[in-house]
Amino acid sequence: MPYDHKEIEPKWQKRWEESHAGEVREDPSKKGDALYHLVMFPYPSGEGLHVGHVESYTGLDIVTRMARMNGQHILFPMGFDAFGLPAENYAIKTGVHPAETTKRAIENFTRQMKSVGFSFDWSRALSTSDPEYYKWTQWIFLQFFKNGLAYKKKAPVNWCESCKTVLANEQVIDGACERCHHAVAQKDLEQWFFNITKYVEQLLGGLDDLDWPESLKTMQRNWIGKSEGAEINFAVCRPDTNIRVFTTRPDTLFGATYLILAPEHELVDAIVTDDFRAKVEAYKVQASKKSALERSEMQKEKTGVFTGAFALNPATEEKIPIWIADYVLSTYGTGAIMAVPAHDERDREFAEVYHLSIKDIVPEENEFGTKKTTYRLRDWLVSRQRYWGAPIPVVYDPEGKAHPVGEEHLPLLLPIDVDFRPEGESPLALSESYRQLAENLYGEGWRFEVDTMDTFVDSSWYFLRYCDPSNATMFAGHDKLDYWCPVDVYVGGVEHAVLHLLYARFFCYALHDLGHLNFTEPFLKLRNQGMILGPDGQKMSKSRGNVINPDDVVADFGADTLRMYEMFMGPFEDDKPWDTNGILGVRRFLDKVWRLAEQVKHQRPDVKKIERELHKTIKKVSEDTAAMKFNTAISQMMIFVNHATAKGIGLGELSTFIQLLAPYAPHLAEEIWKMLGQTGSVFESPWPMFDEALAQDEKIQMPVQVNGKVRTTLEVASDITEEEALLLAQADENVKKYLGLGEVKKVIFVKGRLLNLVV
RNA sequence: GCCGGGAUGGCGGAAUUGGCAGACGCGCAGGACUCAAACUCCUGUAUGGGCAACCAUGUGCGGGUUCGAUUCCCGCUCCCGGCACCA
Repeated sequence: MPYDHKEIEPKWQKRWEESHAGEVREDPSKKGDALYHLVMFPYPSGEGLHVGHVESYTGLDIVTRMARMNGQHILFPMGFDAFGLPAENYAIKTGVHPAETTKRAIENFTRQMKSVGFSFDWSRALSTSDPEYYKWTQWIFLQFFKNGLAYKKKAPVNWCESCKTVLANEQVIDGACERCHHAVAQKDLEQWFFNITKYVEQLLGGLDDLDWPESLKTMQRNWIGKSEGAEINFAVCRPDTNIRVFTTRPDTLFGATYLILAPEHELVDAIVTDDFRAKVEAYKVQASKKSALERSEMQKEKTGVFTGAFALNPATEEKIPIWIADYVLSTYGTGAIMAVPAHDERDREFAEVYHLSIKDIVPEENEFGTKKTTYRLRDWLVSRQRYWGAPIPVVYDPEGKAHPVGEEHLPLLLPIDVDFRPEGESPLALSESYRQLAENLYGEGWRFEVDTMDTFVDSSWYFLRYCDPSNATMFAGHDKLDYWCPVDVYVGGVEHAVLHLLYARFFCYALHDLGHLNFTEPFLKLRNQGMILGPDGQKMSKSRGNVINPDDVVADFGADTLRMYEMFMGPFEDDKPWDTNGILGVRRFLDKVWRLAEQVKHQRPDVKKIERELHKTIKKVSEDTAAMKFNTAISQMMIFVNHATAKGIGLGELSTFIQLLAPYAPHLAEEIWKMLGQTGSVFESPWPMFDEALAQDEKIQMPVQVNGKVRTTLEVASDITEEEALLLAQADENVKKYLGLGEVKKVIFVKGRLLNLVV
């Protein structure tokens, strides 16, 4: 008989909720065992929970549940990354306020997550759009501002015309907006930045000791883009000035036959000669029109123009021409390069197009230039010209000078009287109440900053707030932070490699320096779940129509089946396609477990039938679960249940097995645990002890090879000696046949493994 | 171009880090139960040959080390991901 998940699952969910089972409190006597397990909190979209969320949360939920049964004291919270564009775009379309949309989405997500049976501490749930939360986002901004880590400057920034806002470098993918894929343009705007580059060396060096996937560390290293070389000064011949260039190959200076400046370089106007001014101006205009996307698409054809000016190569003392070209970027190095066409492919290509001289040289050390390290990483642009985010707590005096909003005025609430339609200026600029509030607090002519913060600011510290979510005087109390932090295990998608994960690290380094944290690295161990693809092997998307909705799966097969199937599909970190039949196999497995329980529930508890198999299973499930190798742990449980179905099982043995199953299929496990006459919750029982002696096989199958090929398999005692094995092997007919060829020259015996005879 | 990861049956995947390749699940084929269907259970299922025991071949391709290689070394091919006129 199949069990009725529709009856069992809601019953236990209700019971857990009423017993506050997931809640955890600081307890000095348990500090040594205190762990912090964290999953990346979701953006509460209207689409609801995705099977990818379920995968990530189930994985860590299983590890957490097992560790708790092992006596560990674990913080495992959940919350919502609730500010963001989709809710605002929805508001533009329908007029429903983002706060309302978000509230509904959070309720739906919460219902869905509870229906899957995650053991989160719901008493600590938070939402970044809650004023009690963003009060502290703003407070942190103020600390950064007061300590020079947040500043405003005019700079060329990424502008998405479709989203009507600026974007951080990290949010530009292949020259397009990461959200809407619209081409990103460059604009000169005055914007707020966080000085993440101040921590570039620490962010790079800190990676070494982290237990993170190597690929992800590499992505962060690439993004930081450290490059060591030299800066060399070139004297310009006519206007009396110098051009500094950055190069990683100062040893090729003798081969530098021209200089190139980025079109935006500040010295271009000063050095260009009258004869070339018109051409240079035209080129600059043309270059500024190109988006980053177009620039990279035009990689093949290099273009540039001569400025009419010359510089002196300090090594050769030759006059070399100065050009401008858009293959040199104003944002990297000094925005100027020395071109060595003999040693650099790009320079050679350019030289060939414009018939510039190419000078073959042997690289050699020289005394010119000074050592210099450059980085690709830029400061983090945090202002957004959008509504649904935390207001930047800055106020401008009538002269336009920026001042921090007084901490006593926090939270600086998002006004409600706004027009959502983004016109390139923040909707907050249109709020009459916001304008009045500034004047009431600061006087006539004072204005609040009208931009809001990038939502990645909100998510850069949420894991700190979980430690002390209702603290009204601080973002989290020192004692609470010391008790739980840093995060021991963090699970989430790889898409945040250079976004959230880099920003959150920066926050912790900065807050540490400001005296608010006793640690620097927030996430000691990190694992990425793979992507669950649609049954067609493609990424799930509405337009493809291949989306699997967790609600449907819970309704049809039950939450335990959903959890277990997602863990059984393949290695946790791998991408894997959904298989509609595969989930049936997992449900069949759980039904088999149910049938076993029905069979043995009236048995005496001390009957032992398959002790050896049970202890092998305890070992395998314990080790594999801890290592997040869920698929092989489940495979072993299936082997065990097949065995038990065939050979019979004792009630005590089944109870032990149910403990192993519990982290994976918590509802069914609770039900069977009770059915077998056990008292209390299965999660209050201690994790089964593994006994090596009981798992030991007496007899093993030992393959016998002749010249490395298996010729027979002997059933022998597991501790058989080489001599005994050799005698048995030589008596075997098939082995004799192959030994007949000659004398045994060599015997290889691997104890408990195999015997190989070489002739 | 640079960096990281990968390639194993019809499919998802497993293999104690050098020791019986294909565990477990799906699918498929045959059988039992049933008036019948569903559920469940049993048997088989890498490929070729053979009634069979067994034999040969086989982990992307080509070499190598070893008694023994999916695993280690050298040289390729293809796929996925990241970065990229980054000087």
